[in-house]
Amino acid sequence: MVTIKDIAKKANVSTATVSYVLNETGNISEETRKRVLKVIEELNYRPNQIAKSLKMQKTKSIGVVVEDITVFNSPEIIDGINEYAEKMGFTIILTNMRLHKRIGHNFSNVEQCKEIASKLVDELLSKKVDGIIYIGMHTRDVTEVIKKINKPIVFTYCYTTSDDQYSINYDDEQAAYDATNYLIQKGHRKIALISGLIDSIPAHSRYTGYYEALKKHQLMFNPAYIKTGDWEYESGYKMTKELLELKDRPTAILAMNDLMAGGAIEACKDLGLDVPKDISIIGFDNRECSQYYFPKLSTMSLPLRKMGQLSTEVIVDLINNKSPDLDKLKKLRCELIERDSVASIQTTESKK
Amino acid sequence: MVTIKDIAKKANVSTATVSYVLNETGNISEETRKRVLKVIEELNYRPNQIAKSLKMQKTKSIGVVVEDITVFNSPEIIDGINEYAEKMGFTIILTNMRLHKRIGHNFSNVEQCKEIASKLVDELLSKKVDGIIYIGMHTRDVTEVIKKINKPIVFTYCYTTSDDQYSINYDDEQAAYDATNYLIQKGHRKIALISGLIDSIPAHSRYTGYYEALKKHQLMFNPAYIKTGDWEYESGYKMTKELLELKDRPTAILAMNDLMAGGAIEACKDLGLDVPKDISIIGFDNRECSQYYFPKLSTMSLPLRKMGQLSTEVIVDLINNKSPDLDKLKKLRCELIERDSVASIQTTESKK
DNA sequence: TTGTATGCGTTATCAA
DNA sequence: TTGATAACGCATACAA
Repeated sequence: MVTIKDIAKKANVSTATVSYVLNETGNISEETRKRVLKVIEELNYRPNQIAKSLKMQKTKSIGVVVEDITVFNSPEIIDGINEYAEKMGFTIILTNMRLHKRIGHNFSNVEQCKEIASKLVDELLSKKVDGIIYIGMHTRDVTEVIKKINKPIVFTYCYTTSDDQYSINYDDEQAAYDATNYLIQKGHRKIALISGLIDSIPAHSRYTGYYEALKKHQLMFNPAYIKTGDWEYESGYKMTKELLELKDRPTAILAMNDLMAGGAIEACKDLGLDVPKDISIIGFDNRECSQYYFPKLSTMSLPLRKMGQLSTEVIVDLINNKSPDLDKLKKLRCELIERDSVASIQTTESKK
Repeated sequence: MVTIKDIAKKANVSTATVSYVLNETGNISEETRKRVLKVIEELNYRPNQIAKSLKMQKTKSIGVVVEDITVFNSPEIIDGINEYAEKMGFTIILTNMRLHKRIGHNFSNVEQCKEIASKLVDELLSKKVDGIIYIGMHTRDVTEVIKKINKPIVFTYCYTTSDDQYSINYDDEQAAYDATNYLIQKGHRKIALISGLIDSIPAHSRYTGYYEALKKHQLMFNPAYIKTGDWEYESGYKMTKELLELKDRPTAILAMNDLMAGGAIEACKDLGLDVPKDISIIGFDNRECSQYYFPKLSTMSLPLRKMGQLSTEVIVDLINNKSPDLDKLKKLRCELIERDSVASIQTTESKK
């Protein structure tokens, strides 16, 4: 390996001088600067970041612990992290808890999560990362999962209850409100909701958003229009079948995720209904599959990349000992993706 | 930070001794060992891997450069890498070229790819990773993209033409053969093929597999049954429409990816055909969306996780200076996922 | 403007 | 069985 010493010797200067020109610290005459640079070029020298890290007591690296990289939201968040980290000259050390394979959706097993997380975090700390970003696979409180460390840490797609810890998330309630509102603008008055499991935070927030939109427009809240699924395709199918058995059928369905929305579409088709002419359906998450449904699903898209970017901005701020702008910490807004599964109610009405 | 020195002082031993008990090298009396361990526990000491790396001249870290982490195949490969790397005590430094966002599918722009890759690889080398795994976003020859380095490197989901470099890939031809064969076993004799862009390696291999299966069973090769799409959903739709206009319609379609298969299903439905009763469709890739089509798509699943694992096994072998088993380097086999889009031809025949 | 020397936290050689 | 110490590659205080 060619080191600073080799450069020094060949350029007839001291290692200090080489270091000075490398980092542009110190006053070096243009002449020797040129000479050193030339040797560096000739020997194709690359600084050893390990040695530098040891000396400087910082690694310019960020540990990313992701609960499961194969879950749909993770790659896009990581992509956002990479984008900003690269810009700032930070490197990513990725550790993957592989929670989905290890414990499925059984988050109640906090102890096991904690054990896995703890081991990975310790490793990261041993590698002297400057900070850690923790990416949940599911929006929820992870306070119990990850112990306090004395390095900057930010959470995304999850949060903690400690008020000295930062987390970056999007606004589920607002998104559900927007989706419902969109349906209302399209003339719908009878809007059903297919919820995810009620013990989940997003399900709760999305429910609230739906409810608030109804209230805002003084629409009747019909409990018969609320169905609870389990986030899976099949449950969307089943719940929609039930919805369509009602004597007073809804004209639109808001499904709390794209999978259940897919099931809803299928159920409608099964019953000979045309989506969106006879019934409108809107989903949530903008998962890849949503654009391949027929009709293409209108849905709320999650600001995943942005979450990754912001998490990184915040962690870099923290690493540099400045407190992050407050507006970086605000819940991010979801974006409505208009595709083909929602129509104005007029279409239906005028046909009658 | 608590260091080995602090331990030494508090335990009344030298730093050497501490190091000995830490690494279980040297002969240390049980008594002092206990004492040192106790102090380590008390002070909650964690070795500084940076210092260790500098001293040992190895970091126990693997650089992973992925062309695009948001492309469907990447996360699963990375998951496989993580799995094996964790087992072996290696850490992953992830760098993401974000090629899709930067240059789209324009791989002809080799220069730009090369520039990005070169920069990232240099960074990894500066961080003194022990080896590098390169994950392509598309099976192709990347010899030109990534310059030679004097550290172990293995390629997956792509390859190079240098015979001193290793790559881990799956067998496209075999997979297409298996898929076609499956259709034949189901009694189909008129099997159409919707190909991806013909300039791509996988398209070529899959074509060969299809052709070989036909030949093996002495089935007639009908050029009218071959259509070329562009991997996208729409093209599958369009090509299937063309196929269905033929006077002698195929009874089964093999699409070279799940997206085009989705388009194929939609086209069939549009024309009032029932899948699979009237026509069978099989896809390729086992992308997430394939299980949400209606009917659920039968498809060939790519051994992505296995590719990640094997790449890591090979890189670790290389790092340890042993040449990897040859059977680790064999092309991996894809697995047939039987779902609901393929039926026996008898069904159709008997109904007539 | 440049050089000498020290130390970052380890491991391991050699001596005791 | 243990300890003193050099070295890994670099940055920098201080001296020249």
